[in-house]
Amino acid sequence: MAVTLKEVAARAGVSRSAVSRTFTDGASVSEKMRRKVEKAANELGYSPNALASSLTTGRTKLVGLVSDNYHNPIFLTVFDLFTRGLQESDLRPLLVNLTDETDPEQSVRMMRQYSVDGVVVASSTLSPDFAKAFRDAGIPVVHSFGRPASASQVHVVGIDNIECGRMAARTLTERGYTEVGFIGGPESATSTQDRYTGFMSELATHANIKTSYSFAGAYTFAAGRNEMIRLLERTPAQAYFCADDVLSIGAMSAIDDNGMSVPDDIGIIGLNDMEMAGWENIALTTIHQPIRQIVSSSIELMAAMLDDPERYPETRIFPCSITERTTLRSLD
Amino acid sequence: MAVTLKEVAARAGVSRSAVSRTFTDGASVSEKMRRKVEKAANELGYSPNALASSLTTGRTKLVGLVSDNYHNPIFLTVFDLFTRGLQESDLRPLLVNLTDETDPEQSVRMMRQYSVDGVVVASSTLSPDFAKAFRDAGIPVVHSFGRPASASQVHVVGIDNIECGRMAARTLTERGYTEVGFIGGPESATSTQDRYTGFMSELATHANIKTSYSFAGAYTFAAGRNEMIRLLERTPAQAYFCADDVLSIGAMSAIDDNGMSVPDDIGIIGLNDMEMAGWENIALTTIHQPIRQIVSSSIELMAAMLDDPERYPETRIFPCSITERTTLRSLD
DNA sequence: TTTGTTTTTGCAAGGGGTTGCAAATGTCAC
DNA sequence: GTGACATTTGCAACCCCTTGCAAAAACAAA
Repeated sequence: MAVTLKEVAARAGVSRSAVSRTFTDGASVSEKMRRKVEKAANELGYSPNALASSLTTGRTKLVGLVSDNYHNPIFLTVFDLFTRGLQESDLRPLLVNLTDETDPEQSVRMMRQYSVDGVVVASSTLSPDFAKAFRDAGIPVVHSFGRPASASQVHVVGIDNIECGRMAARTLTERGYTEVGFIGGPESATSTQDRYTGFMSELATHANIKTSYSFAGAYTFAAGRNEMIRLLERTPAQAYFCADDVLSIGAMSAIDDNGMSVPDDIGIIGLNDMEMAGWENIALTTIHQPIRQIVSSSIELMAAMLDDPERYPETRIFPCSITERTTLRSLD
Repeated sequence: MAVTLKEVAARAGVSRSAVSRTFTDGASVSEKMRRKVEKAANELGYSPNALASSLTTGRTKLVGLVSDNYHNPIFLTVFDLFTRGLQESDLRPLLVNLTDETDPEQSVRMMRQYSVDGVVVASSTLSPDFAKAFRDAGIPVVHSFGRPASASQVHVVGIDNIECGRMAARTLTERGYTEVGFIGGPESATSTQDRYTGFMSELATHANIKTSYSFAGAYTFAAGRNEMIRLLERTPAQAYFCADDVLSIGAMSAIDDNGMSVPDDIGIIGLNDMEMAGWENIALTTIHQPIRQIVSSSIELMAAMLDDPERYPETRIFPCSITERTTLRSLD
């Protein structure tokens, strides 16, 4: 079916090694030879079989891209950036969907069967142990959007969620809100836990602030909306920090349906700054998560690890910042 | 590094073939042998190298998933369904991002280098020739969301965009709109072309309907919004069929900002019925595209082609239906 | 037990490439 | 032209696994 190196060699009247070398950069081939081989290869439409060569070189240039989040629109951006970035580094993403699978075992096995060079785990909800399972299997791994931990045995790149929580708290208190609430995603997600911790710890340093919190259970529109509907049944707070943009949007829709207005009756601040947050009909004030940087840094780290698999684990944190739009009362 | 078949064979004290066979289903191995091998394999943590075996079997179980749409949220759903469905069929998606690449050449080469068993092109904007390039390279291909064409040489699964256009037109006329407009995406996208054709041809059969049309240039919020802003500068129509939901949402935001209301001043009907269309703060009346069916049918077709690569090309069309929400005036 | 059948097993030759090593070729100075 | 050295080239072994074939083992029937 496909043209093989052997056929090219035969046609060019040279050895197989010669052909192999012209397609391996850094190998020793004379100009004359290279031309001869390339001519034959073109005539035959040959392109080397990456999988076969991986057998001897031990490198497939395949990178597992595993995620459990196929609902939050922000992840479309994440996939876009990852696939493009990896392609540019001459790596190919093998996509793994963890939606109905939380046990690392099977993923690890699959990744090994396909001899991926490395794995990037893109998730803010997966436990650090998940990433560690790959490392323990000897597969280079970077956990993007993971929880930074000083003792981490794997590379982590993401944001400081605790600091984000604090930032949200400061933003709300600066604007004079005195009754504020936190709406988290899944209680088991490290991102929600940390945002909560930061938010509360900052508020604890301010006098006379009444706080409340609850967990919507998932980072989805419906979860945010339902949680807000529930909150509106009693006396709601003056402003809420929703641990995710899509949660915020759900919450706002509930407020709206209740005949109340954002930010006049209730203020909302989100987190992520996904594309949609900037849509004029949403105009969400939110904490910007530097996704581009996180992704490109993850790829950079992955590439570095492929060169040196023993590379010492590193945690890279990118600062977040407030993107001010219209869902919070203004400063004065 | 990784445990190989040879080591397992040595440990179990059997031939390499024996080990190979216990991991190949349908191969002849006695119970006793199987147990012996499995024991050794477990102790060593062996799992077969799928890539190496592909060399002899000629099957990698790798499927290229190529798309050029990483902005429309509907595609997150598409990726979700594809990755899960492929995984269930024991196939692995190799993701290709075509965002900055429209020439099939390179993709074809890459897919061949990785000896994918097949390729699914998921795009409603790519030309049919793109898919054909894979077929011409001898790679089984199915074009999902592609334009159905009776003379197609590749498998296509999708919807009848012309009929969707007609359906939109009928829906609008039924409600008594007499001045209606079409807002398309990229003029080069077959989906936009067909929806336009159907829309106009249906309207041509109704007397006294004033029609207009324009193209927003892309299937994005911003494009829809800008186009509507432009339209609002003159006298807008009473209702618009936007060729895509996200376009509709953009258009609605512009209408809103203009102090007008949907559906009271202007009616909107979209196409896709993406998750967001059902969000209560959007509640878009739209033509439902049966994505689940399209995806699972695509996978089914792909699986069938892997068994019989010569399978005669087939076009599968799924019917669409109106999902009535709140952006059109009611029937009476 | 013997013979005829059916299963199970191992051998060895691939599948498409890479690479260390030694032989062949080329280059340059004298 | 010769010798010393640097480049290129081809050979052959190997990467990890599969599979046709024939030998070995197991089973059945007589």
